[in-house]
Amino acid sequence: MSDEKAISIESVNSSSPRLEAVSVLVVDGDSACLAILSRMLYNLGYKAVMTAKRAYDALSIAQKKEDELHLVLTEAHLPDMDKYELLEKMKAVSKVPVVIMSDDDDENAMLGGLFKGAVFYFVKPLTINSLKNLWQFAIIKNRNHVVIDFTEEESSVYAESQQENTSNEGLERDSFMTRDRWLERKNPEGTYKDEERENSDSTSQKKPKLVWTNELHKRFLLAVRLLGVDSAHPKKILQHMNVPGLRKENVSSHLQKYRLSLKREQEAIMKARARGPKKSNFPSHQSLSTLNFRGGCSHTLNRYSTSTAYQPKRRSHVQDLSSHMSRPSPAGSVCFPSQVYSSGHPTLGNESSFTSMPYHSNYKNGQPTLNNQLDYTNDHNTNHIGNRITSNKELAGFRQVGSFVRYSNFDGNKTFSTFGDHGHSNLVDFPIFLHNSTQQEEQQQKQLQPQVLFSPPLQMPSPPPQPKEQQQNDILGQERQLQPQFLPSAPLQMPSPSPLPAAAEQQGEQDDIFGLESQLMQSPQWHMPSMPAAPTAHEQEKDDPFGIESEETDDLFDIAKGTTQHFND
DNA sequence: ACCTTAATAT
DNA sequence: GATATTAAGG
Repeated sequence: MSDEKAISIESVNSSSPRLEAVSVLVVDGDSACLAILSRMLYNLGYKAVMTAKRAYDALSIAQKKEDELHLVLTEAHLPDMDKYELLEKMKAVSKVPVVIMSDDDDENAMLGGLFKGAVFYFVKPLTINSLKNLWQFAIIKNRNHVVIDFTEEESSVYAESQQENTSNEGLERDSFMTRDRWLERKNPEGTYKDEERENSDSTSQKKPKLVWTNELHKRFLLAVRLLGVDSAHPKKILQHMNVPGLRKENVSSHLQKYRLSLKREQEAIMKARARGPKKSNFPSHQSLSTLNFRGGCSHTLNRYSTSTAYQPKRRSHVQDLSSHMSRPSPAGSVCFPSQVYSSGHPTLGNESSFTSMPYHSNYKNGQPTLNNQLDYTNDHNTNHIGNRITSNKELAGFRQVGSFVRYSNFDGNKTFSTFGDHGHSNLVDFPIFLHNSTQQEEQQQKQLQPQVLFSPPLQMPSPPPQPKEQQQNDILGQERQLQPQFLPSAPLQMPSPSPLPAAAEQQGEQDDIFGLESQLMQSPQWHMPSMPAAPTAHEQEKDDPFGIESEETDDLFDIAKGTTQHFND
């Protein structure tokens, strides 16, 4: 009965990947790479995978096929042109989003690419999983049949409280705007099951269940932080998050959960503390903040305690490690939010600068489940150095970058402008693991094994419109220089089934969004965000794949995971 | 009009 | 289990 409905929405993913509607142009001076990449893409189902070995060719193709090309995936080092030049020229010629891939994980390089308009920056090697998610960057304005269309054209729906967004000088059009309630107002009941059709007409959509990925959650948190206690309310948060398709209800729901967890956290911490204050590697600031907060949720929103403050019961040694690991990338160590705050909130003063969010989604009987995080970190760092890491890293990278998103339209007050300078700490490090870690695996993958993987469709979201990079860019205008602009990588996640155990072996996906966060944004001092991500998931439950050995499942970081549906056969 | 909570549905 | 939705009360 009612199941049908639920399923229907989700069924989209399983039944209609429509990746075939995404045409990609792969550019790489190396024939072998080109061949491998295009083959991977092809195997994944992308349509019309074109290739070019030189930037000029790429530009030429892009220009000629502006309407058919949805995405350009290019090596950063092409023989005839550097990536910046390519980005610029490409921009002049087409709106097609450009994703850069490079061996260079140098932050400057990455940021530079993003600043120049790339929508994403992959540090090689790329894996199938990363490619699988490529479509998210595609803009497809399909006409005839199709599909993905993230761009959301017309619905530029009003800007609720927007104000400026319009002027943008350089880029193309921008159309973000929260059109949240636009959808929400839509039919309350009509939802039968018709979503099977992916025809683009927007009407008739049922609100798909949104998966709060880390990225989304990060945005959420950032918004909350920026807003400050007083205004961390759904509507505002929503505006600040600026995620197309995200509705206020979503935020409210998440906020509710978030607060709840904060509360619990606090309680847990307090208890722990009461018993025996043992650890505080840190200065006390966090502790204090922690205290401030007790049960009351609402007012404390912005001063989260540091996760560090409370230790996960799980492995203690981890801590130690963590302190070691702090080898953030150059720019990396900075503390992130503080600056931001200063900009305008009296309330928040810098005092509580960082704030990390202690929230974990999993609690076991009252115990916070922080565990993974630390380990994680740890592990990954290691990996950073060169180690084993299982898989999923690509996604992680993906996610991270994405998360970086620049928040563009804000209503003005607080800004993120500052963000660009120091703020990018997060950003910066991400790709690292992306890169070292999996090499082996990737290599293997590259060898390709088309057969196995991907027969099943990937996750395609039907409805969630993807914001284009452009839209936001402009807003920044001047600031733009500071910040990388790039689009929110994945707005809403739609569930993705694909059961390929092979590829995703261990995904421990889960969403600990909250937990993760703490790790990522955690203390200003060391933040080593590297974490792998879980590949798309499937309905399978993942309970701790490794259990024993590496308990670190990646729960924290999944990017896309299957959500709901279990299409029960 | 919008928020928060709690309860309940999916 | 995570999210959505609803209802009730501010």
